[in-house]
Amino acid sequence: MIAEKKTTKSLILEATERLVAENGFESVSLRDITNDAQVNVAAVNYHFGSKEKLFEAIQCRYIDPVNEERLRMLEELMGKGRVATVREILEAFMRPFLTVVKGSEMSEKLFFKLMGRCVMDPQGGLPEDMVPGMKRVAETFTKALLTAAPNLTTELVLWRLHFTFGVMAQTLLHGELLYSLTDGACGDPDAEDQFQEMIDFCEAGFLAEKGAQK
Amino acid sequence: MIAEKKTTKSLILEATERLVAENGFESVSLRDITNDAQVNVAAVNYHFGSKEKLFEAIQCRYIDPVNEERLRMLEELMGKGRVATVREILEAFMRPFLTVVKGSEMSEKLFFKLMGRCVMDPQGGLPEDMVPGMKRVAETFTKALLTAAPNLTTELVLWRLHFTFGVMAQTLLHGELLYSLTDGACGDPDAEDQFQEMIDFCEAGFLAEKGAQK
DNA sequence: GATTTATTCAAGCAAGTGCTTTAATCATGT
DNA sequence: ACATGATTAAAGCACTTGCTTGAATAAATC
Repeated sequence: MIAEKKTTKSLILEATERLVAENGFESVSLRDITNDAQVNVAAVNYHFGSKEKLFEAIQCRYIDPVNEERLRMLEELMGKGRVATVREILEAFMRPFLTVVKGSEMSEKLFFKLMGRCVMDPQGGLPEDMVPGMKRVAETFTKALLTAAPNLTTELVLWRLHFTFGVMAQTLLHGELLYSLTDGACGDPDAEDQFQEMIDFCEAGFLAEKGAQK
Repeated sequence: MIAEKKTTKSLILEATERLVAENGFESVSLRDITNDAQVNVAAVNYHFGSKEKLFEAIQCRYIDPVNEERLRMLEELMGKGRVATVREILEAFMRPFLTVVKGSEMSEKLFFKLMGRCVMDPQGGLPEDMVPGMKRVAETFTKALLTAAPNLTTELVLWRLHFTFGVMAQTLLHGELLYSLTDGACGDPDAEDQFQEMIDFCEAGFLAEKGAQK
């Protein structure tokens, strides 16, 4: 469970998460944060060293647990004495966002936006110490997907994992944009619904024939 | 054909496109632009009114032609005396990026990144006068897809169009990230290859059964 | 050629940026 | 009660931000 006492440090973290989720990394200033957190400006540099390191802390705080849960779920799948299906593997890739948000104190909407920012806002690439974890996830899932769908090439799996990532990022970041752009015609599904829609879509995408047109 | 003489105004536009494609809207300053364009700072406000309006001009400059080409291709499809396939409709949705880049003076890589920024960087929403065009595209394509795949509900089409958008944005923006993250294992496909992969993936996604697991 | 009109330029303004400094305050153990 | 280290606070520093000003220049019109 990620939950602290209301120390200065945690106040800063929470305010930053809120502001970054709503406005993106680039447009949030130290003053924005410290005003929102009711805290002195110097506190950020005291506790985190710099604005950039604060942002790195924000990015790792939930992405790391998500990646761990991904690997855990996949490992569990692999130890079942049968070959895992593409669908199960994709579920292991995506569901951790739902799992981790439950352990956080944020609302789903805010949490998903924050994750979307972490995943999409380039702002000079991932924090250095997140790269190995991400690579590990990419490699492990690629390997698993290759055994689940042996008719696919490595290249194809990589591309389709890439696309899956796009579907996920779009949904995390703009889950509510669709609602507004269509004047509510898409309904107001909860996170689990959205999740199932994503799985349906990506599973089919993964299993597509090349140049399909069926 | 979008191509100007090297007037101050066009120099600003080109420099902005380059810098925004590489760094995103939020992190590009007026000085960055005017230094890069070898032009006086005041020129931006003289020719565009403000930084924000310059950015709006950047966004409309190619997105508008893309949307027009989308509608044109779709219309052409509909006038063929038979029902268009999902694949053809998706092609009409995505190919215009390839068409329009040919008419621009930018490299594919830069152009796609710029389009990705326009499509992904929220930064306070789309320019006001782009919203009707975007809505029109969304509505028209939704309707077309509904007739092409009558077993789908409106809600489902909206969601899957949303996912398709994510696939496209991800590929536009991070087409080369995949390459670096996998140490080149995904090959170095050209734009047309990427395009076909996207179509395969999204077509299958659109035609997926609910709760598939085949 | 003279007179507008459009454009470019150097300089600067007020506000905001990340970060540091120095002093005050708090908590802790002795 | 005192000393020690951790934390907070106010002020300010050097720099960048978007934008404006007023004069100089180029282009167009008469």
